[in-house]
Parts: sequence; C-alpha cells; structure tokens
Amino acid sequence: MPELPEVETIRIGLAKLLPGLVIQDVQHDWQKSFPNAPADAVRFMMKASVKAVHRRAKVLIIDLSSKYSLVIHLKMTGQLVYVGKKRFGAGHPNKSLAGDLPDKSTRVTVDFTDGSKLFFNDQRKFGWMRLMPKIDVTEIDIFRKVGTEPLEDDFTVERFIERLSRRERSNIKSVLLDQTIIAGVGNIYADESLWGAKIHPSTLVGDIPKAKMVALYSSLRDVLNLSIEKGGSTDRNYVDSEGKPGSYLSFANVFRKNGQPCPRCGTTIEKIKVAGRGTHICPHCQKEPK
DNA sequence: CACTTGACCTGTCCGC
DNA sequence: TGCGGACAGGTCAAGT
Repeated sequence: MPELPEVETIRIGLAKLLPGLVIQDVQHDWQKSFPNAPADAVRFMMKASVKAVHRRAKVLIIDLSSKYSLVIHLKMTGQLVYVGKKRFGAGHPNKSLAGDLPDKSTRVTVDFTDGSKLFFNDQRKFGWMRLMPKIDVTEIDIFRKVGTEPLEDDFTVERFIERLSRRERSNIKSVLLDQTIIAGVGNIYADESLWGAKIHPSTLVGDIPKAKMVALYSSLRDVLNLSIEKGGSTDRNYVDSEGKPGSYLSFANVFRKNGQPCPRCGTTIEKIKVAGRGTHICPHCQKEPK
C-alpha cells in the first residue's frame, strides 16, 4: 500500500513524536514481521533512545542511540502508529482505521519508558521490521540497488530522462515501478503521473518524445508533492503515525476512478492490466501505442 | 536482458 | 447466506 508519499508522511509524523523516547520493551507475534531479532538483538534495543527517523525509497529507518537502527518496510498493508500515553485507550483519534491497539493485525509493539507505544500492524504479513547495526543498513538489497529519490533537488529532468533511458525497450509503467530506476513510485502514482503527461502506460520508453518525458517528470513530482501535502492516499489500510487517513485519493484523477469521466475530457476512465498490475487510464487522453 | 508467473498472507468484494 | 474465485497499493525468485 504505502508508496513514497505515505511513507514520507509517516516519517514526518514519527520524526516529531519519537526522538528522545527510550525503549523499554519489544514484543512481536510473527517471526517474519520481526526477523533478525534473536533475543540478543532485542536486548540491544532496551534503554536505547530514538535519535532520528529517515526514509529511503519506501523504507523507514529509525536510528537509535545504540549502534542499531530499526529498519521497516510496510509493503502492502503495514501501518506504523504511535499512541502517546495521554491518548492511549479511550478517545483514540481514529477508531475506525487504527482502532484500539493492539489489535489482531499488530505484529510488533515497542514500549517506551513514558508509557507510550509504537505499533507495527500488518494485515497481510508482507511487511517487516528489522533491528540492524547501523553500519549494515546500507547493505540491505533495496538500498544497494535502489534508484534516485525523485523529490531531491538534484533530480533534474536530465537525470530523469537518463535513468529512464536505461530501459528503452520496456513499457513505461513497469519502468516507473522499478525501484532500481526511481525510488518510491508505486501503482497509484505511476497511474496518476502517466495520466498527467498523457502517456499510455504500455508505451515503450524509447518511443516517448522528449516533450512528453519532460511532462512526465513534472507530473510525477507534482503528484508526489501534492500527495505528501494531503497526507498520502488512503484506500483501506493506510494511516499515518497518529492513525489518521490521508486525503490524496479525493484529488486523484484516474486511480480507482474507472467508470467515471476523465476530469480533462469527459471520456470514461478504464481499468486495464499493464505489467501485471491494475492500471487506470483515460483511453482518449492516453492513446495506446501501435 | 525483458517479461511473466508465482509466492508471500489476509480480507473483501462480486457473482452465482 | 454461503461459497468459490478474483483481486488488493510491494517485492523477490525463478522460469521463459
């Protein structure tokens, strides 16, 4: 579920909430959700305080005062929700989406010494949290191979075109989803940015004229920035660090809008399959390549 | 190398 | 109301 804007929204929230808190205990209910966590590793978390919260691609990194970091990938249905002591229990701000915690999808609970808690929930159990020595964090595959961050200042349109051109003979949608080319784009923002640039998702990268590549670059950055501003996209599962949903989907133009009119031309939006993924297009604005 | 398929899981929705 | 199948925003490995 969570793509760059959702993970970044969580990071912004946690960066305000966690630093300075001291870990008292950690529990987990599913080995795959908290791998590499032998008793020893968990012991190294005790009494450590949170120093900082970072994001790279769709991965969160919580640096501790010890030599370790908590590294978290939310995959499809992961949530990372902080519940402060004052709000814990009755009156939680979002009963409908984050409910009373822990619940049946809570995989890992981190207790802090002030009585507050950080819950890692994950319905489908695809996500994970790992405790890693800081020096090893960059050795995770996704960090070794991951592409450029699309919102960094030095991610110019020239770099965008250079990176995409490494996959000239692939269709543009699968290239946008390829984390080794550009980091953080998933199905929602791939569809939205392609609609913005009027490019059919099956178009081969090498067949896209330069002007459209420039349009796609702008469209992608605009869509990601707008979504961060709106707190991300909530379909079913996504909530931010305080358990609140994001509102971007009400600004989306094509994603999950099949059957509705295209906001630009009024043609009915269709849902097709490209690169094995559900894909939303306006068949008038985004002409299928020959 | 490009692309597809299947796997990892649970929950929901849709049609019969 | 029950049941089977398709599907869900992400990655990874293996096969063609």
